[in-house]
Amino acid sequence: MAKNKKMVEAITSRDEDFAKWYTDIVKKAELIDYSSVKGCMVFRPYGYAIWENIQKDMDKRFKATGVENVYMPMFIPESLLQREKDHVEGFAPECAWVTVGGQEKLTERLCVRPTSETLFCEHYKKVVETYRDLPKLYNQWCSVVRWEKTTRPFLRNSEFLWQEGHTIHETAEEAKEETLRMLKVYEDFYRDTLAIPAVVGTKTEKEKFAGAEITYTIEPMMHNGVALQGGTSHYFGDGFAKSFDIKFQGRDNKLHYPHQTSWGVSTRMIGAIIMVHGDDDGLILPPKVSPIQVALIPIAQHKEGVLDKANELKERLEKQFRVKLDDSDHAPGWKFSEYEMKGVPVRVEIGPKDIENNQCVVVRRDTREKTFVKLDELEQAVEKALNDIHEAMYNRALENMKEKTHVATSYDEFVTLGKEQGGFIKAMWCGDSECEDKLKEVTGGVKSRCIPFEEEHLADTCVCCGKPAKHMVYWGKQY
RNA sequence: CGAGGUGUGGCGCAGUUUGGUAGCGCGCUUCGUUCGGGACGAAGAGGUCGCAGGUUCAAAUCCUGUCACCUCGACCA
Repeated sequence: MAKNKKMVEAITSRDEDFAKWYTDIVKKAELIDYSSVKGCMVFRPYGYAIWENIQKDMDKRFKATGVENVYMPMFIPESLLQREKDHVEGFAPECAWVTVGGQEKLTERLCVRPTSETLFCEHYKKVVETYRDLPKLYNQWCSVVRWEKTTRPFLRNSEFLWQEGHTIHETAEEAKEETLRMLKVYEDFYRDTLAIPAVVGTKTEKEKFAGAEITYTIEPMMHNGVALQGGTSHYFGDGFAKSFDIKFQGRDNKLHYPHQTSWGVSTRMIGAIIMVHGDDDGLILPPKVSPIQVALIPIAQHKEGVLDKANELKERLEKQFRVKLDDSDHAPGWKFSEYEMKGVPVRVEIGPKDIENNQCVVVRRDTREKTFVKLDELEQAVEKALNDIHEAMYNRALENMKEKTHVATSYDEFVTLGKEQGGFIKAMWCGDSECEDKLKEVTGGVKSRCIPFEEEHLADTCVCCGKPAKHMVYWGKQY
């Protein structure tokens, strides 16, 4: 037993070393394996299945708003990338380049897409002629490459999977609406599918996307109080249209520049799931994206009738849930730990004693609460458990976020909070990026997260310089 | 790019200070006993010690170079 205990302790305690805890889970739960190229990671079946479930759910939400999926090439000629000045300045430092094709040096080098605005623009220029061609609401699921200095599984891969929506509209108003609509889709998805609460709002000038007029962001908080940029939605105005010379003939018979947006979320969300919900025993997956929703564990499976009964339950449950019956040779205790580590929300145990009593044991991953359930009520019990777990996960995360959100009304208070407390800091800001730089400097990395849609009036003056305040800003360290 | 750290069977590590037959745990294979919180016994398989030079009778160990990865910073979904 002592030895077994040690194996469970193979996961570093979350409070002891959060970063190590994170990578332990990523490896132990078999989400990712490292490859021979720095930052390029193997998504193992269990990790990829989470992404597939995310895709399915999200894709449905996109399509419900009229979005169509497309696929763009993965190479961008250098000249195309350079059409929009701010955009290329933002991305050039982290581009990977292809300079040779076959045996021959290319006359123009090709960037492996870090994002696809330029490709969409090139295409839109060809297919948009009149206002009747608008809007175009396109999305693509693909991978992109950003040559990062420091990489971490899911949080900062050199190549990562994502979706990028790119839309083009007749008017600025429509484009702005679209930008906010998609941000809302993200917010709903985080809450209703991932059980993750978040702050939403506008990025400051300093933090916005390269080439955007406005960047909206969704900022969930990890269990340790560190923020993660969980998704962004950008309003481009007609800046890209002008750079790429996209025009359409309007209702007034004159030529106009269209207005564009882009919005994206990535496999980084899986990192958020881990860091928001996980505990010292491993992952806790939101039921809606968990590759396995019910782990069915037979007890004393060699005994007469146990496996038959387990298979019978499996067939019943499979009609409604994603079920895994584990009839491997491992001892039951091993299986319990295994599926806890993998974050499976519900475990159903069925053994000889249960069969005698026409019952089984239903165990919640998040609370470990065990209940005996009559076999003919199993489906309802599992469904209720999954719903309760989602709810409880969301509420725990919300509590954590509230607990770790502080208010600073003075400079000293801000610095102390930023250095010692972590979490979000709500504070007033004058609007100058110099103050953002200074606060980041003195706190060792606290940056503005966003200006929330619902601002509070905490004080009259900027927490940093004392000039009149323009906005309330959420601040925090980020991954 | 700055600062640290690590490269030894599939995984995690010891051995390096003081050169001398490559070891341990987990996992894996076979058989048997087990099975309600990571079971136990027995017998097995598996490594040119990151790579390249050098010193030496002899290098995982000493010297030089190099590559890769990890962590923390600066930058980013």
